[in-house]
Amino acid sequence: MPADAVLTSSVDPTSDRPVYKQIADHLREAIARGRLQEGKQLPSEAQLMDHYSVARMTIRNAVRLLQDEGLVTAEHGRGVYVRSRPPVRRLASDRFAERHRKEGKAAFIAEAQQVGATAQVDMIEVSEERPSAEIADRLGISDNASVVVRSRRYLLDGKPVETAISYIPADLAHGTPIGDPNPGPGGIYARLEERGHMLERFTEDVTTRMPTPQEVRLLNLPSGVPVFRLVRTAYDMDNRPVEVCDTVMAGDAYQLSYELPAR
Amino acid sequence: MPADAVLTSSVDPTSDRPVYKQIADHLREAIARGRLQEGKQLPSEAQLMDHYSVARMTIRNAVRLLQDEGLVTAEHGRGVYVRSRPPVRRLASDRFAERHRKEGKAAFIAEAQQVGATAQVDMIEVSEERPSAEIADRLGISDNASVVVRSRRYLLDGKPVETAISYIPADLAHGTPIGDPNPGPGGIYARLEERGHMLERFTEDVTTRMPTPQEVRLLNLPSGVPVFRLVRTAYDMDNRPVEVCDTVMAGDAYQLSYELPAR
DNA sequence: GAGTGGTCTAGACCACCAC
DNA sequence: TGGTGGTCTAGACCACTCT
Repeated sequence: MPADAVLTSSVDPTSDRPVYKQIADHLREAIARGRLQEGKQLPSEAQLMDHYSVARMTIRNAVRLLQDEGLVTAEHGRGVYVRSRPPVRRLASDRFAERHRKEGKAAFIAEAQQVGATAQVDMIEVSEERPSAEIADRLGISDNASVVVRSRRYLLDGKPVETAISYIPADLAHGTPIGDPNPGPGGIYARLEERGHMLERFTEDVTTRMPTPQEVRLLNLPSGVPVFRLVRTAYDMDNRPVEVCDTVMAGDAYQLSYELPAR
Repeated sequence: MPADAVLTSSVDPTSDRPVYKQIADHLREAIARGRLQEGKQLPSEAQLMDHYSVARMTIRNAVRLLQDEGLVTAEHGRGVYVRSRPPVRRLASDRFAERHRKEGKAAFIAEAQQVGATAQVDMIEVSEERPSAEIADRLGISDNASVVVRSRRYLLDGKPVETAISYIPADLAHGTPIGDPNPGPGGIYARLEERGHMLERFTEDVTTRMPTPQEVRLLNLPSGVPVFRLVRTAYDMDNRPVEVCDTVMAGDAYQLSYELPAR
């Protein structure tokens, strides 16, 4: 795609605004107005250099801005493309209600199949460790106590979308399959309830930030995509925390929906 | 701060990993290990060029990576500094419960004062318009109908943290001060309830993404900070949507907390 | 004025992709 | 093989901050 086909304007050298930002503005507007549609290739760096009569670094700075905004992704050897919004998975606030409560893996697969997506879970690891100060605090236990740690990664249609690490106080897990890779039907919540810890409520604390390099790898994130960090704590009827689940979710893959009573 | 004071290692030119990423790794580790503490200045570009014996663009690419991750912010003419996490405002899921329900502005100021912060609201604008397709859909009205649009910006300790735009169907607002800049004590929710639309529940849909350039200006966001978009819909006892509030929040200023029943 | 980061140029070589 | 983006160099001038 030649640059002139989508970009009519040229830069204003007398403007205070840096040239690369002006070029980014042009490209951003072309995307917003639909002259550059989702999935379409941007003019190549060479074409843009030619069109604007600037050096390559100026073009690269402009394109970098759009990458940081999450508007485009560069593919080495192929070109730069307008990002197409991936389908968003909507998480309803009643997803842990009793009537359809399942352990994470089962719930994930069931929900995915409902919308016709294929779901996988991989990188499952189970261990027993000392909790971090934050996890110990949320579980209301000493950080000298021991917790069962269950970590895994979720994929939708082959694309990784979420990592999750569950922490369960070891004294609640011992004598149950909670410490096994496969905790049995209904997952760890079923095992906890069998043990007498009927679940009463969950809290979810949601923050957002840019991913760490490790998270970029695990979730295969393009640049310009933030993550949700969602920490869920499960409480039993005695108001005792029985599980903390620390999840990191690809920010472009989820919409979190909650319902709040007004009275 | 000379580079040698915080960076012991040098780059491995035989590695496949690009030099600038290796340098970013060093700096990231120095931050993680506390050798570079919050608020501290990084070695200058000149010092880093000297330490690693590379060109300036290589250093700038490394520092840019850390900026994109939200770890550091560059200040023109001063230096590059390790970002200090601003205090986080925790939004509880019961903040719209009847017992302490107030309109946005009043609620914001009251909550801020509770934690000893000063709160301001500015850029208040009120108008009457046709709704976008999304807003009309959420309000369950025709996009030919008219809505009162109330927009404003919230600041904590002088720092802008949130923009909000409320949409109220015009037929609910007419004959009330909802269309005035100051809707009176208790805010628009009080006016809606006086009119017989007792509030029953709210839904909140939360997504995250990188800010637009406009949002960067309005919220004075450093690079590497995503935003929450939170769309709240208020329903009356007849399950009719009576308000949609579209807010964009600085991602580093908020933790959203929700409570979910398990049964 | 000295030191900082911000913008921009003009090249070079490389790695990846598609034809 | 030619075109794409990725990395890197070696300079230049500018704008901003602090003293």
